[in-house]
Amino acid sequence: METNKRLDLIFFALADSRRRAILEELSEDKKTVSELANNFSLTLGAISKHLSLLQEADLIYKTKQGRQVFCHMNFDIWKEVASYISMQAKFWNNRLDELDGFINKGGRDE
Amino acid sequence: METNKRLDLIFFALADSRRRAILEELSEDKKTVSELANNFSLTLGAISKHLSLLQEADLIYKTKQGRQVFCHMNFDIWKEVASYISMQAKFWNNRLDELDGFINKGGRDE
DNA sequence: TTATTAGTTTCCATAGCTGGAAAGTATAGT
DNA sequence: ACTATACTTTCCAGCTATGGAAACTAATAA
Repeated sequence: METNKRLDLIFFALADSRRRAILEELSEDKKTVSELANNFSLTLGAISKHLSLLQEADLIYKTKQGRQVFCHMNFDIWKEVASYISMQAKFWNNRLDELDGFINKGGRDE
Repeated sequence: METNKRLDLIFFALADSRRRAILEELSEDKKTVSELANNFSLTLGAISKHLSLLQEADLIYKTKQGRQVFCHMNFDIWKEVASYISMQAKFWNNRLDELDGFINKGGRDE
């Protein structure tokens, strides 16, 4: 898929705090659709749509075990987000070092 | 403003390729609203709304010179985006190094 | 086979985004 | 004072996002 379209999907998926919260749960461990529905007080239908959207954006992937569907974080996709940010960064003058340092110490502000 | 709400605004603003294109223009130099309207073949009204949205997200700021309004990239906001990404990254095992390397060489894939 | 469980998809109502047109505001020019 | 320029805001129409309810599919259990 075209990069611009992929970035549209990725950023749109990230533009919702509930979906970001889902990702944070998944970054710790895989979860079934039902588990996520319970944790976020949404119907199965509603959570299923959020998950499809996250999958469209390649931020997660699913595996099936019997009736259950496990959702997993797709860690590789963050490379694409990082790439976009560094592309923006290349226009900066001396701010790239600042950003690198910031990322390398884990995003903590001083 | 609350961090979650700010991230909503930032990612939503980034979820549109036209707005990302505006940001790329502004990362090179400040531009007036009219210049941007011409470059993107939008009416002044339409572009003005995109710019307000970008300003709400703190991705740009405006300065006035007479009748003209100059739009400037707000480079500092990318720290917040980088922070979110590194927060996600802290859950990864050995993928952080990979991401760091990727960012440090400018987002090029090999 | 029949019933239950786990998800997905469809339908519908509500709400929000987007863009053009047009009206409104503020600054500059004559 | 009057006109033109540079935007912003409002109004309206069309499209999309979201969520619940209900219908539908697939896999397990009895």
